[in-house]
Amino acid sequence: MSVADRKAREKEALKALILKGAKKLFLEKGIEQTTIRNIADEIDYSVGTVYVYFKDKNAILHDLHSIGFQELGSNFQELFIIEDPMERLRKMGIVYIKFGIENQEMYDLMFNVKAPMEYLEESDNDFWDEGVATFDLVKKTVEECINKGHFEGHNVESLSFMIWSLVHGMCCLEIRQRTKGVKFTNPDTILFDGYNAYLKIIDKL
Amino acid sequence: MSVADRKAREKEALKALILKGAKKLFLEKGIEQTTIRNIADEIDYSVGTVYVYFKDKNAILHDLHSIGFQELGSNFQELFIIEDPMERLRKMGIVYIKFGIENQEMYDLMFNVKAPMEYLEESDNDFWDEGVATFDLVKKTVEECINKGHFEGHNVESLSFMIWSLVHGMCCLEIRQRTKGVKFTNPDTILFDGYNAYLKIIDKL
DNA sequence: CAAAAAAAATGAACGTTGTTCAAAAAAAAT
DNA sequence: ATTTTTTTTGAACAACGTTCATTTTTTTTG
Repeated sequence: MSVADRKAREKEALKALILKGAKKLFLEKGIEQTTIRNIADEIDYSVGTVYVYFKDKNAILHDLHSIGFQELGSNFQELFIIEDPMERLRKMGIVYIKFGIENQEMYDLMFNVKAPMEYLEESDNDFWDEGVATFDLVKKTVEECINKGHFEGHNVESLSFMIWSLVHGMCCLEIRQRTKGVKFTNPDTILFDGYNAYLKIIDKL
Repeated sequence: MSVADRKAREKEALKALILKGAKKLFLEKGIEQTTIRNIADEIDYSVGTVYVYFKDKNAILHDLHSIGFQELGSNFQELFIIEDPMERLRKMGIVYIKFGIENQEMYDLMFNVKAPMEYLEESDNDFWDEGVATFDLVKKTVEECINKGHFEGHNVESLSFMIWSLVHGMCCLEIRQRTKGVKFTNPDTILFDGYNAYLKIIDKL
């Protein structure tokens, strides 16, 4: 266990500490209201230190967006104890929407905020690995449904994308406040009413 | 035609000029990259003047978001020459997605940016009139479909919200760059492939 | 038409923001 | 104990949204 090893570990630990502080503040007061100075204060380091461990704010946002995908991914993984792919697909949407609504700031960061994607472009990374991995779990489930005789005449990728868009659209409208003030008969349940309409449809396919 | 009348007209004209300049810059360089100073420069007025005509940046963004809804709304209105509600509903989604993709900055402002909704809250306006009016056109069409015997067992509002979420989700994923780097078989057509999957489904309902 | 009053336009100044970097402090190697 | 390397620091910079005392322009008044 050399000194270099310990230094490397300490470096990782401080990076994690910064991310932890950033996430705490994001959940407390929102991404846009959280400044680098806030984060530095939160963990009792100076602004300069934050910039030693992260190239810029985009880098912090990107790493935090990855953490969000780990959380959503593990929620999805749990669903694979369900053998029936149709049942799994039904639950998957619920888990997705639940995650989105209960972790609005993280969801926003993962799917709406531009920073993580800008970071990807800057680091000439052609693929959005987090998105690919998560979408693969949806595609895998849809494929199993098709193999069992459901969704006749449908293509795995197109259908998966359609489903993703559907639940994502619901989360977005809710999170970005576009369901507020639209005079729904029952504003509190419109998300699940909408999702149930979708369930009713795919069950007959 | 009193002086007061002319002043009122001039006031409106300058407001419109500011909005026009703001929209131009938004389309050119994006909402986030456009500053009040940019807008003032664009129309050859000082920063201070902008603040005489608009309370703050949110107010400008809100008014511009309303203009966006006028544009989308008139696109929707044109569809009502189509008598068959199913055919109209099919086209409606295409018009919506087309509008979103061809007017990404405006779409973002209308459905994703927080500012217009914050402005609404500040001015204790309980309803999002622009959203309500546009959603009404979808609901009206879905209702006609149901009256013609389609979508049996479905509720107008839930189904309309589901459809809105679906096309909105597609636009969001595209605009916020979440379709880039997801290794689609055909990245260029995934939006319409997804929409066609949806068409295939509702046609059978 | 000139003087007074009202309205409109201005831009310097304020507090914050993300970011940089020479200097200081701490740790490791000699 | 001294030198070298690594880590941390916070003042300084440019740019942001926003404010408001001052100036300029327009309208009203006598």
